[in-house]
Amino acid sequence: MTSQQDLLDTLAQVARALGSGHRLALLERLAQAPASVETLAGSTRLSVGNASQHLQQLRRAGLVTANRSGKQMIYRLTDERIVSLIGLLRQVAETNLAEMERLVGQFFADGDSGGALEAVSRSDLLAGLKRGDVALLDVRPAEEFAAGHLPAAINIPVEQLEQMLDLLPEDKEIVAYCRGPYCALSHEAVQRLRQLGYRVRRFEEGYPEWKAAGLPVTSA
Amino acid sequence: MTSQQDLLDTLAQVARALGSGHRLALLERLAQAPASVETLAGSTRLSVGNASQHLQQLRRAGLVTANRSGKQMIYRLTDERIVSLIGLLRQVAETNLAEMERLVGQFFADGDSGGALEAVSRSDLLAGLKRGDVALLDVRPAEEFAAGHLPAAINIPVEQLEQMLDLLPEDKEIVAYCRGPYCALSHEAVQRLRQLGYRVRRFEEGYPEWKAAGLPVTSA
DNA sequence: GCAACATTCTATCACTCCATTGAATGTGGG
DNA sequence: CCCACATTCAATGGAGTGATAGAATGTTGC
Repeated sequence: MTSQQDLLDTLAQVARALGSGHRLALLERLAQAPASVETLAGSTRLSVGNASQHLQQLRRAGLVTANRSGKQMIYRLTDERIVSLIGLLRQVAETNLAEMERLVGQFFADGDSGGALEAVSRSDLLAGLKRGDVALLDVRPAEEFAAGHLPAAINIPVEQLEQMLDLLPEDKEIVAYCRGPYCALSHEAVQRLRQLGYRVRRFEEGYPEWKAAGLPVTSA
Repeated sequence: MTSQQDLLDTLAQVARALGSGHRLALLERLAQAPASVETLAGSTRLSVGNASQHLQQLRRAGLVTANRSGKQMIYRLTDERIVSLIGLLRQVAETNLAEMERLVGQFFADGDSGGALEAVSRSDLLAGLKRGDVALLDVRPAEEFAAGHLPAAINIPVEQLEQMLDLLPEDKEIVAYCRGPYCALSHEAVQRLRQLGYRVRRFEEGYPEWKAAGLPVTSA
């Protein structure tokens, strides 16, 4: 005799696992590529012990799995749909929560001098790629790029941006992307490239959303 | 200078609002129809004071809104997508959490004598309706039915099932639905109707999911 | 303005969650 | 077999959450 309440309580456990900014950051990082505890702790500025504890909460909620590889534990998302789930959560929050709207506004205005940083939507990007007049720039670290990226993207991690400018075409508009809508890497890249005179905009999503939508990705 | 962490923390607040079985029950009830605090408390077996507090957490998270109507406060969902969000959460949980699978199994086996209670999928239902060989039965309370229901559905609340049998056609298969996948009403109806000899199955979703999918609904 | 009603607020207690620390476990290399 | 390393476990204190009861607020009808 299972009551409906048991099911909802269990569902609520999963929701609670998403109820921490640190865990959402871990999930966002895991959406790029599987990683060890130490790597994840580094990406999220958590102590190793703390990261481990959060990862185990995510594991108990069925959101990540872990398997050993030598001395390291490699964590990965259990399910592609977790990216969609967080995306939907984001949409609902942005639409209905004033505080969220405010923060998003700040995030996009951050260091911006005008309204020109308008992001490129998925459909715009697909159209531009089809026409062949945009170049895709992936500004994530090389390791994440290697684990998977958009077709035909060029990888220049932000730290090495100025040193690798010759990889960028000059006759096309550049579209930069990174980990997701709240990832600052592509913002930074866009700003620095604009100062150097490049015609460049930001893709409003990131690699995980692209992949979760079932669009083609390339690895290695 | 908004950090990404502020955005994720705010997002986490919304997720935390979903992190309680009672609040999920309130949301499920609100997905049927807007309702007063007292009504909601009754539907979820919470005290009025407690329900009010949970509703305000949902309000702070931007998931519900309230406006006064005379002496009562009428709460409603802010966004249709909240139903999809919970649906996706449910899918992820059912796929990846062993405990969830166990509970769902119990829920469906509950009082069942065989495997014959296989639920009808959305596409099967649409096909059956198009062919005209299924009759739709809505077993929710009349008030929720009035606020919105599937086209051509007949409303017989479970409490009045035996008294209103003459509304049911005898030459068609009956498909019963209620509030959602975890709502027990249609289960109960199917079991009782089967014992009476009817050919009847359960729709695997409910009214809110149908509506959230953008399919046509009728009200009043 | 007062009585009846619906809802919210306040205070309290028990409980859970979070970050930190240091100890314990498991693994590969010598 | 022991050491170095990566990770997990266990214990602590502090902050937040949930349910309850009772007071306070706001609304309608007289």
